[in-house]
Amino acid sequence: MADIARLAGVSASTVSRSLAGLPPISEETRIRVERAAQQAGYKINRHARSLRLQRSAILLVLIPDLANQNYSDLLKNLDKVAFELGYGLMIGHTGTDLERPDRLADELFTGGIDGILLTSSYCPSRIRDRLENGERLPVVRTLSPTEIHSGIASVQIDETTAAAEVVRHLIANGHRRIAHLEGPPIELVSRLRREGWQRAMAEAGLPAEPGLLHPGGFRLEDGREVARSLLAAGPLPDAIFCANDESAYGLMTELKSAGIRIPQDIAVAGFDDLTFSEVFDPPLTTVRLPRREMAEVSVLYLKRLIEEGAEIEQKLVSHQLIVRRSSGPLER
Amino acid sequence: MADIARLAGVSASTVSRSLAGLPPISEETRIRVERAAQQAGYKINRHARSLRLQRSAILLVLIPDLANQNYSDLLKNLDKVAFELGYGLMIGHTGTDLERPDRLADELFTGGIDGILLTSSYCPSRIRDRLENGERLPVVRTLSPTEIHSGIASVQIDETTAAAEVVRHLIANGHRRIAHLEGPPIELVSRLRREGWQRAMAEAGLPAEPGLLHPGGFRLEDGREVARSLLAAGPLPDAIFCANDESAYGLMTELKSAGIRIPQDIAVAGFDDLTFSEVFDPPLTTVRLPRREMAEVSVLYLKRLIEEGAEIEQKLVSHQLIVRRSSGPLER
DNA sequence: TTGTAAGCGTTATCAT
DNA sequence: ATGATAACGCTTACAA
Repeated sequence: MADIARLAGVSASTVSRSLAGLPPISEETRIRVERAAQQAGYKINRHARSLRLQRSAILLVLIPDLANQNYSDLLKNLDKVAFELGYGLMIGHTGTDLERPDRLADELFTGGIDGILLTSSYCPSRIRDRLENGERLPVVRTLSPTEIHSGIASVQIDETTAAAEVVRHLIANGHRRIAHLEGPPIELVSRLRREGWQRAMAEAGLPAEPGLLHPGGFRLEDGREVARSLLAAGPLPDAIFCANDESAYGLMTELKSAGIRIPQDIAVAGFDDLTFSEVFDPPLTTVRLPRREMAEVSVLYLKRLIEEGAEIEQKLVSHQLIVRRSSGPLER
Repeated sequence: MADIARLAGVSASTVSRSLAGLPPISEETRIRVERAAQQAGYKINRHARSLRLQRSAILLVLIPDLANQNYSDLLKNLDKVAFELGYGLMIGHTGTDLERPDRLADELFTGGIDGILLTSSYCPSRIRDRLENGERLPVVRTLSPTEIHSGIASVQIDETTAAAEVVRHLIANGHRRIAHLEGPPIELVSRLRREGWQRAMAEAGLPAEPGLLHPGGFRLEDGREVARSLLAAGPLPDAIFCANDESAYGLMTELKSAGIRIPQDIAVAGFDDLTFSEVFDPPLTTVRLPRREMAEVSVLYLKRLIEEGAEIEQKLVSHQLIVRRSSGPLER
């Protein structure tokens, strides 16, 4: 910048103002500076700027599993929106390691990042402690739900209602004994979806017996395991509502290889609407999350939290039931 | 830091050295400083540090499509390795926009990032220009291949050989008229895989007629389209080698819904070995990329490029043919 | 072993 | 409209 100043025959502060397009500058100097910068191939130094301004224009996204399309697709949208709003995105892939999110979240206090987007239920302890102390931090959770009144800002769907809709749809197709493959116990979302299943069953006067509830998880293998125990346990239920699409894939694959027909012998539904649910055989009935909208709303909201110190809110966006062949009526 | 210095009753430079663990420091002061930092909840300022050191410890990854599992899975591995080596990862989702990678890559010249990982064939023009000028830049390409002797560092598999192996496997299963669903023309990898197909066909004395070559792409829809044109065109080929798994999914789905059996009526093979290829119906024969290894090697290499100014090399890693049911013999 | 001081590249305040 | 100057928080010669 000093170079540009010399080249244009002005002072460094003039160059700064000029390049920032701030008012008190003559057209003539502006052009001279512009040209000098161009010619010298001038590139502003991010760190000097961030140090001075005390902001980095970088957001951190904490993602538990990038290989899961539910997250990667959200990330794609988050990145797009963030870029449009002038922020860069850092990813922090947390995996199952409970130490990493904490270390990553610390970047909030080093000035390395301006805000955090949480996509799983886990909240880094340093963040949680401060939030519980009533501090207002630039942190927004999306995709994964938050307990209402938990003090953390969020953008989410109504998981319980969505799950209940899936089960109501199965009931409408004539299914009575409807099982549930539950998500991992560590995720709040697992409980909410289970409650949706219970609610819809209760409404219809159907028993949500313990025998219909299968501990599972979100991965292919979890679905496979439940399928095997289903096959070993005697007569199949009429239908099974899986905690997510991926576990449904695993379940269906294992059932099919045992000669079970879907949905003629057992109906299946999932949750997430991954790209492949449409080309699965049979195409999978599921719930579509408004990932694009969730990304838009949450980044915009985080921006407002950072720049204007907005109030903490929990925003609801709407999901959509996608009916496909896997949930059709029985023919056995 | 000044606060800590006051608290511990030493100077700022002593605090800095102490926290960095540099030699000339007395045990006693080290402990006093440590305690003061702890107590004050001291967090170093990233930007001040980066400004002073002229390095950010951040790498940028340019990804064309995060929703494509081939990339998201690589990203997961890259992130893990980078973290272990003390680097953070910024993602730049470039999509089809040709302007974004250029703007993102500029961060290399603002000090915002220390190096770039390229995952598609596209090389930001600013980077390419400098590389062609003989400049040595901390840039490594992986996953997507690079022309040999192109002056850019890379970690890749031998695409042509891998493709040829797939086709040889199909030939070994008795297939003769083997079609190829080609990738998008803009990606170098499309040409290399096609050449592999041509090579294996030529070796076996089989004609790689133009009628067997189908322009396609990497998405589900591309596979669907080729399936429709295949169905419209008369007798099916014996087998088809698809440019990647995703297009193979689309193709198989469309064929199956027309009543075609795989592999009894037509065999199919893909490339990438996505998670779902194993649970697809039928399970898909494909090529597994050593994504974990590619991630390890490329980040380590980039680190050496940054820290030691290593020489530019093009490293080869080995792929693996995964044989599943989709490529079995015909029964028609 | 520790302290002093300069400097990394910006931007904002205050004079001019 | 422009320039001088200080400050952002850290690291590192060099001096003590």
